[in-house]
Amino acid sequence: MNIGDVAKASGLPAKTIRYYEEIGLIRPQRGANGYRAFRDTDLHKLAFLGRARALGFSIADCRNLLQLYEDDSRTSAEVKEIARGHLDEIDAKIRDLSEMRRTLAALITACAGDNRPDCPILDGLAMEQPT
Amino acid sequence: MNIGDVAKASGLPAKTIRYYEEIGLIRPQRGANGYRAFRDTDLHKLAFLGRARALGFSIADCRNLLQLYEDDSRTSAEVKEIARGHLDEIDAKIRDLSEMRRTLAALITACAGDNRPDCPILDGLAMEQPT
DNA sequence: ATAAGGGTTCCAGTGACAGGAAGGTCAAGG
DNA sequence: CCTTGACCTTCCTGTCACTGGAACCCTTAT
Repeated sequence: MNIGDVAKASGLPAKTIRYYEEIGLIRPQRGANGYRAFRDTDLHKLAFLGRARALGFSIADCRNLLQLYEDDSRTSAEVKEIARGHLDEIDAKIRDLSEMRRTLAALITACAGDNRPDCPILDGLAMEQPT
Repeated sequence: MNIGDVAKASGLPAKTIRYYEEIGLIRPQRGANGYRAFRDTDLHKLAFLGRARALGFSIADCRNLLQLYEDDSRTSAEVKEIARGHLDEIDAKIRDLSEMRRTLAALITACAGDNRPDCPILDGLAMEQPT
């Protein structure tokens, strides 16, 4: 399979697949013409990577997960630890964003949004709230 | 005020303040020794920027907000539009993260996390779920 | 022979800084 | 007067995970 086929099959852009090779996540063979020659295992790995990335795992996490995936002597505890660490990060991000959302929504609600210059949003950013 | 004082007062790292000058968000004067000489207005702007960034506004948004902040002929509608656009982005991020969280949490729950190699997390990433 | 549609490499840019090197400046203490 | 240490300066590189584009090669069909 050429890179275009693998891109279609995996849903990843060809650019991304080349990048994954560059950083050593996959090692496709090469044909006589210099083209990458992907085997099924490469395709599986790319699909795996695509799903892991879609769940927000970092490339470093993906590398570890892929290694565990290929290691028959892994323990599920190792995998679960990575996943839980990532879940914690996701939760932290959701918390941060929710707090931002709360503050921002309050400012937006307070703002008339008309053609006058008075704006509680700018006041809030400038900390010029009237007592 | 020197950059260190302003950094303490605004809560922004000196590196960030230099960066904000570099991209034209602030224009502090310079003393005879080459040091940046910050006035109160610079400090206010930096505090404004710090709060806008803490709400997740992009630098581009911050630039626009700062411009509106200094423009007496602004309308609150302009400000509100920027803020609502950003709120939409935050909501989209929260939705994405929540969906990731949902999927990931399900996988984690299904994983024993013991010393055996069987792992629903890896299976899920590899799409090898038993029917 | 040529044109379209693959593929290849390499370089630059993204956003918003952070780290660090090399060197100038300032105030206090010996 | 000199040194020490804490500042300040600029400049360069690195981050993360790609994306865009240039310049060029290969394959297949007409």
